[in-house]
Amino acid sequence: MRIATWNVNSLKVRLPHLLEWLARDVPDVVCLQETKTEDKSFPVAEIEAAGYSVVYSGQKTYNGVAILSRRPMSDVTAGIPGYADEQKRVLAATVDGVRIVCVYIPNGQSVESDKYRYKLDWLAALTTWLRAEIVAHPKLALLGDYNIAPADADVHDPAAWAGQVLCSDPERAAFRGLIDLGMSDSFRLFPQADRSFTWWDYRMQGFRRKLGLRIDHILLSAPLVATCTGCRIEVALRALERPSDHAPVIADLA
DNA sequence: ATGGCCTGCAACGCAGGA
Repeated sequence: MRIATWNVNSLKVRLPHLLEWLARDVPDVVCLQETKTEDKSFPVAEIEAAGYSVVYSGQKTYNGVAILSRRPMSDVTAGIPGYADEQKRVLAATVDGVRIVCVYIPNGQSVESDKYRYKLDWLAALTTWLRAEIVAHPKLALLGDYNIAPADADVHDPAAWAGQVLCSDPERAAFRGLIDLGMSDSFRLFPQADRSFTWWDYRMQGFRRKLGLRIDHILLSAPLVATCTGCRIEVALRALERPSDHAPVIADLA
């Protein structure tokens, strides 16, 4: 089973890239973030024509998540149970006995911002929920845009980013809190090139200059780690004309 | 040179992203 995550930064704009990539890489499950699409406008027909079932939870202008699957999905849930949030950031579904959890973790804006406090509160609620979810579904994969660079190796300029949003100690502690539920960062299960990133700033020719961060992740519970044969970043999609600022992350499970 | 770009919405600039 090939599972993937991609922040598309507007599904409407990125739909041609998405369809081309689905045809080429044929992932079995794809989690999308920042669809920025209301449910009534979701491009269901185009995605089904590509051979995928799809579920989605969106809103106007901001946020929005979706899960595409070549196999049937069951037990679809949106949001974090018991955590009131107007922002559409979480969607979960079960595919062939694997619990797929798609997340768009808040950005936080800056460590002084109210949005940063929201991010940390949100992460605490997510962790509490997943602690129970992983008991109910031992084969669990947490895929998405985490908006956290877990270590300095995931940052193009660690000194410049030290203590800044996406790299601050409380955010990294929250990431470790997810790991401590019994999950592993699939990307780090395998040897990887230095300066492996999943996001590059649109400004300053960030992609060409490799000014990036690794903030999109696939965490796997232990039973899935045992079956994971690889994890890579599909950098080619960031090099296209009019790209998303994020590249997909793809993990293969036996 | 501490900002540069992209998106959606709306409206002739803004918020938000990271």
